[in-house]
Amino acid sequence: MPTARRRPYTPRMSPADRRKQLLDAAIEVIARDGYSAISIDAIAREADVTRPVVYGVFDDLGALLGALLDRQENRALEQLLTVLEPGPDMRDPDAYLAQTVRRLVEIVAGDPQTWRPILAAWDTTPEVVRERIARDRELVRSRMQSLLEVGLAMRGGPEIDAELGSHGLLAIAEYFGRQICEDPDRFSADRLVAMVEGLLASLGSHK
Amino acid sequence: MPTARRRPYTPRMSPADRRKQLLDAAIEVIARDGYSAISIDAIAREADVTRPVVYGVFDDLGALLGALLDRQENRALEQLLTVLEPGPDMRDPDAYLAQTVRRLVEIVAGDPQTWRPILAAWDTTPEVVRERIARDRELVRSRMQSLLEVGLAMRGGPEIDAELGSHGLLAIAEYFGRQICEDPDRFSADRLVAMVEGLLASLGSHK
DNA sequence: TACAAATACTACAACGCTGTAGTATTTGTC
DNA sequence: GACAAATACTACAGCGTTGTAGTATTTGTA
Repeated sequence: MPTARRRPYTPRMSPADRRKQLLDAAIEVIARDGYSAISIDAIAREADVTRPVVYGVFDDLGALLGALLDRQENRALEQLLTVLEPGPDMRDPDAYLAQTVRRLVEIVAGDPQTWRPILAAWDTTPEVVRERIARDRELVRSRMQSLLEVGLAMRGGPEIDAELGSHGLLAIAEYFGRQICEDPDRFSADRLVAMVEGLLASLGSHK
Repeated sequence: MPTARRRPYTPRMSPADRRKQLLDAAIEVIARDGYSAISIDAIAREADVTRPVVYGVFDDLGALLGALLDRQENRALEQLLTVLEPGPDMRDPDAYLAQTVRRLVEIVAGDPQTWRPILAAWDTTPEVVRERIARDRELVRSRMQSLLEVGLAMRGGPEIDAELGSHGLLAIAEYFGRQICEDPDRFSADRLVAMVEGLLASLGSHK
């Protein structure tokens, strides 16, 4: 007689620990199966817990993913803006750019689990998340635009549409960011930096 | 006494016509609500038909979307490869490039309904579709790589990593392609071409 | 006009997900 | 050790989707 045994109880946790565990589980699911696979159910399974446990900590999937962003993206954005800080290095725009590219590659390659969900294509992502990523992205882009304007002025290059340019640069950065997450060896920092230096060299002399 | 009236019969169609109608409906749904909204059910509703009608024509969603690609992407890819054809114009790489950019913008702006689904971010897209787009994409990229190699040789520029370069160029092209689908006025052909010409001018003299 | 074939519709079972009410177990405290 | 609080689990109803078997309607043809 199959007595339909109860599922063994998962070890209990304080709300704080449980919260952390669930966010980790969510990251794991996204990294492994993509955004389209994310669901309260999938997270609960990943954490080896039943759904009501998840609902005890987060109101719904949107809230959970919002919290996930609080944790991951704040740090990510900070890293990014630190690297894109206009500093004294700006006196030599070419060296600054090469340096920046190297740092960016290292940031992404060093923490793909954080970056993949941010950079990866997604259309399943809940509004909440999408909006925040878009907002941060625009922040980064406008920072890039400023840098571009300053850099171009210093270099004395031609009149370039800095807005369009920043869009283009960001598009490239995001693209290679995705590639780095997928295949870090193929798109190494050295290779990318070499490319940038080659381009800069052909752009003619400084100032 | 609510007699639960039967739904009025939709006008009948030959399999061929029905097929076309359903593919059009699918395009419409994707264009309006994105890939994540696509389903046999959504297509049936859009076409004002019941699901069994759809199943009468296509085995499942994968088959339907595969057929959609047969119709849309073959034409799209052809347009693209025609523009990326290395011709006599290649003798003046700069003019060729500017010309090509203009043509590309016009192609995309002229048929956003075809291009949006190809260029748009998606992670809901069924494997079948994703794989084919990836294959076509790689075809286009390698074509770009060849052009880049030829162009660089002609221009006598520096040694540039043509593979990496083609990745970068394609990333930019796809990005602006998406923007053009969303907001054609903001990213006009003139503006993009001007940008390219500015960049080329600063790249130094021909040969 | 009546019939058979072509074509569309209804209805149902199955799946996976959400969210919640009610119940069982564990654990900290006396 | 017993009890109350904290925490986890079960079970259910609801929704939207897939895919199919059976039934109704339409339509071309005789």
